[in-house]
Amino acid sequence: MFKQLTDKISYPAVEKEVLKFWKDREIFDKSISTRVGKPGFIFYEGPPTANGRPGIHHVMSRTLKDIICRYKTMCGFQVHRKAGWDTHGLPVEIEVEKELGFKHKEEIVKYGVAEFNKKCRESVWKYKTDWEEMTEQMGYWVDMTKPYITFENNYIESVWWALKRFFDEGMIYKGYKIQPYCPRCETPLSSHEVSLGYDDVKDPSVYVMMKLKGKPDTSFLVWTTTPWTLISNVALAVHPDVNYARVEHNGEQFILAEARLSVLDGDYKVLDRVKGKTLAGTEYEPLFSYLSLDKKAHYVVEAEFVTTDDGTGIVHMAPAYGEDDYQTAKKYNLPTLHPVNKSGEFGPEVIDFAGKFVKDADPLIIDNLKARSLLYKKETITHSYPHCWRCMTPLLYYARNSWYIRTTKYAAKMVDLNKQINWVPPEIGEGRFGNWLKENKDWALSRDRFWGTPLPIWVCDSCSTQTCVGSISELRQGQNVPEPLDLHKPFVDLVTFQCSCGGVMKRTPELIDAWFDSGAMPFAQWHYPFENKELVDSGEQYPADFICEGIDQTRGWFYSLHAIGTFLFGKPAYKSLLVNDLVLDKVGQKMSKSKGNTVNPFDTLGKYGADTTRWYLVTSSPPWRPTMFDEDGLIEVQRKFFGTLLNTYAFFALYANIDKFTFSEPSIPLAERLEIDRWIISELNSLIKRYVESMEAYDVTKAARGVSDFTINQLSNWYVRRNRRRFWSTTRLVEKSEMGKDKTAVYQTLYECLTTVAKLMAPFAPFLADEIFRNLNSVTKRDGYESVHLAVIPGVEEVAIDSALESKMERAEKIVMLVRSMRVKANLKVRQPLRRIILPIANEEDRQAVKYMEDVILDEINVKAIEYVTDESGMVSKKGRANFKSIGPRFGKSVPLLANRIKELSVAEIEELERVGTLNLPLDGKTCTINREDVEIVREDLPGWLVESDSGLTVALDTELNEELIAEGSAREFVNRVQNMRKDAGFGVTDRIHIYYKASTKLQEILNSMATYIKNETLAVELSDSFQKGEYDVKLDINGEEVKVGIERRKAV
RNA sequence: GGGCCUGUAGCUCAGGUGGUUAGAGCGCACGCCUGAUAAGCGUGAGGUCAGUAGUUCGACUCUACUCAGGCCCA
Repeated sequence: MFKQLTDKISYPAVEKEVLKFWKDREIFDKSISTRVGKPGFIFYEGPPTANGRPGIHHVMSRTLKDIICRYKTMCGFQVHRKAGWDTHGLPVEIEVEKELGFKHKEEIVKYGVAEFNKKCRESVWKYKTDWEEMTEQMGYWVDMTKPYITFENNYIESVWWALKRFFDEGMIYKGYKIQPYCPRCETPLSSHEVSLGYDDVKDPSVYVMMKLKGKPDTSFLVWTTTPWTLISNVALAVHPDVNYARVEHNGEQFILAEARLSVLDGDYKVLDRVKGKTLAGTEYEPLFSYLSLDKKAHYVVEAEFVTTDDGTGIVHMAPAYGEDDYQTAKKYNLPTLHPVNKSGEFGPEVIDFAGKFVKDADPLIIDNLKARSLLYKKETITHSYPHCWRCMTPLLYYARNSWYIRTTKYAAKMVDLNKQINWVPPEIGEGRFGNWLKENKDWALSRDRFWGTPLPIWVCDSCSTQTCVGSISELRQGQNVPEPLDLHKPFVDLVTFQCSCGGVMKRTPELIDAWFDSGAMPFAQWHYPFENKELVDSGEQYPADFICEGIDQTRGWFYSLHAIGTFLFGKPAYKSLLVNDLVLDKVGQKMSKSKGNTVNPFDTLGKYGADTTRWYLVTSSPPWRPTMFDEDGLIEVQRKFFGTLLNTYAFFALYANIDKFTFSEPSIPLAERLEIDRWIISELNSLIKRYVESMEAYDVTKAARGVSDFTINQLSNWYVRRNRRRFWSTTRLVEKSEMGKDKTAVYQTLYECLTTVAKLMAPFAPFLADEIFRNLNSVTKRDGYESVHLAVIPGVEEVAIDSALESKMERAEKIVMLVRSMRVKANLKVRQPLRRIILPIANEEDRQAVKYMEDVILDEINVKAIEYVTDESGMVSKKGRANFKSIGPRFGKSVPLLANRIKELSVAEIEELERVGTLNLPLDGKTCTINREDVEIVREDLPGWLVESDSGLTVALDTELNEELIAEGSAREFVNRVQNMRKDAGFGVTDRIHIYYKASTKLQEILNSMATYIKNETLAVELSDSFQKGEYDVKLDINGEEVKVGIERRKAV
């Protein structure tokens, strides 16, 4: 028996059962172990941080990963999926700081680094359970029993190995550079971290006056959005080739770029113009003099980066706080003034603002300038500004010492190798990632924090020699190695080495960027090269065939994998990359806790089930476009696709059980099945073909939409509906007969469609797919797999694809549609049979194509016959329509004229064209010859008939009724009512009945004449024209006549 | 300011290589069906394909610019 399933099932409940089945039978393990020896498909799991709650966007990317991995498994690949956890870095530290109520970094030192890190190590797992539950519940198959964990000694050791490779080749250096810096966390950030925290802020936009030395009535007009940097100003930069104007304005003189004169408020008079280069060297009076200078400063320098897009074309230089400034200062040997401490506060030497956080000092500085009449004007601008991605403090750009990886040295290779990567979609790889690689900057590697992979570099305190430790065994050669070994701070810091110079080597205190940790996972997850060396070296686990994460990882994980992989292995770390964009709320707004529009994945999974959620996320828009998350969409998915599929399955199961169909007989050859069977099998194979194409291109959306379309439209709405009768027929007419061949064929056909759909949907909706597959397969045992996830995606049977048949069916459906449209207009319901439709089809081939589908058409629209009229009948009026594709290239500019002429062709002219094949038309003084293919001949008028046409197809409907047709209509009406009664009375579908009725003489005559038909349709053993109440009775209205009907069950004969 | 993406019916989305009647689902209106049924189906009304200019015989499709939105970066 096939298990009955309907769309009234609770999806989450079914999923729970399936989950239990997977667990009990270890299906996930088997999906890997049954592929031993098969080619591998390498997948890398990007490690999430378990100290944040999982959100709906995680369901999104995990769904995509799962879809591809399951799909590849079902293509026969062995797909290992090792889970991972990203456990280091600021997110963890901040969480612990919050817990401990710390505001400053010193508090951590006071508290004790060992104790702090211990807390970090625990805090890492704060939401581990949530993650595991979410992962399991959503059906994401990933091996969480043996995950890689970035804080484990083995993992760190592999990272150290990698760092040493960089170090040994001179790729790691300590430099003094401008870096984005978080004054709260007191640590520099890498550029990819900076990219995570852009936010719109209001900043002052001030124009200040810098008076020329010795000319107090003349000022350079300078613009800045960071007044606090003015304290450290040492120079002004102008573009050498830009024109600068000296103007008279408000009784004073100003110098600024000519192109920026619009910033002046009110009238001004240009006194003269000079090129920027002639201004170079001009000295000016500093705005502030808190800081002492060790080099010459406060004069105009030339710089190419100056633009006249905004500001005044004169840029103020504070070398400690900007990359351009810093480079310029180097070139001109300018002093660097850096009076700001680690917390972003001014030092005591800046007397008036000492102890102030620089951003808070901005208004005070502005007031100060204003009081001294050095402020020209002050505005406020809104612009996006980087913030610390974890604590949201605005970042400052600081000059400071830190460690770098010299990625610029092999950036060209990264750009090159990037071209080998299949980015989905490609534009992110070329544009966003490609452009970023081209402008690659050295990777700011070090962090001045506590919880992370320590930078394994030891420096001699007397001769400054550096050495890099690349393994635990190397570390053990040092002194004071702590036991048990913990490679974290503060323990590693105790280890020292003897320098050859006799000095003591101590570890440099910094940690490394946690992105390096995750970027090292391709090999660190295997503790390479200390273990599993061959796994990576042989290519068995490197590079990845596929990775998939959110677009925010472009400069995060995607980059760190690529940068590390390119250097260490000279190959890209991944071959294909599927990017997913954000999940927004239903009105398209970004989800955020503050807006309260976040979606809790557990709510969604619990309410609608994982399959619905997954299917919805994947089909509503392509992953690489933002997805608007709307609950209504989930309901629709459930109702439309899953509901229809389950109904189709339920329909199959109901009748298959009645008929004891178990697919035990041999499969009937396609050639021996009806054309409608061949048609659906053809469509099915076309579906598989498109599906595989889409999946191979990682276009999961197209693949899933295709499965849904097929199921709803082709399979349920057409094939099942058109063939329902074949499922009932023998059941009711031939009691104990064997199933006829035709009936077997229809079961087999539907069965094939259902199992195939189950397989195709399995990667997307793994629960329901398995439920349906196993329900089907447990009876038939046709597939030797205990779960759909161990099965294989069926290959395309090219021979089964008959595109001519597909288009014939399409045409038939179109004709049906036209007739339905006319029936509505003429107010003739489908139950009323009609005599005929008329098709004006001149072409014999086209006519044959329709004839082939005649049965389907006639039955569907309840019409007795199709008549074909030819042109000779005189009923058809023909018109010409230009075929632009054909006349376009040949007639060029004359096309519109010619097209008009073709529209006006007379019937005689068209017939000549058809007969001769060409036609000469005088046009614009010349004669042009047109061919048969230049004109599309349409027959869309049948004068005197009810006609409807669409895309060249025309149908006329004969709406005239006669006695016979009316009688049949009434009989059908009667049957319909009796069927309703059976249902209302609660009779079973196979119960035999006795019908008693009382009607007018006229209707009685009709019913008598149609008795056989009525009895067949209603499973009536008898039809008596004398009324009895029976088990159930009712008064009916049949086409305006009153009838009393009673029905009663009879034992089956 | 730069890069990339998006703009098609009230809403969500489809629309190889340019060809003249731009599609679907939802919603809406009307109707049908009732042996898949607290389901299902049909018909219909909705679009100057963001705007402007250009290339072309012909542009939703190509080019440029503008506007709006998103993401990323300065």
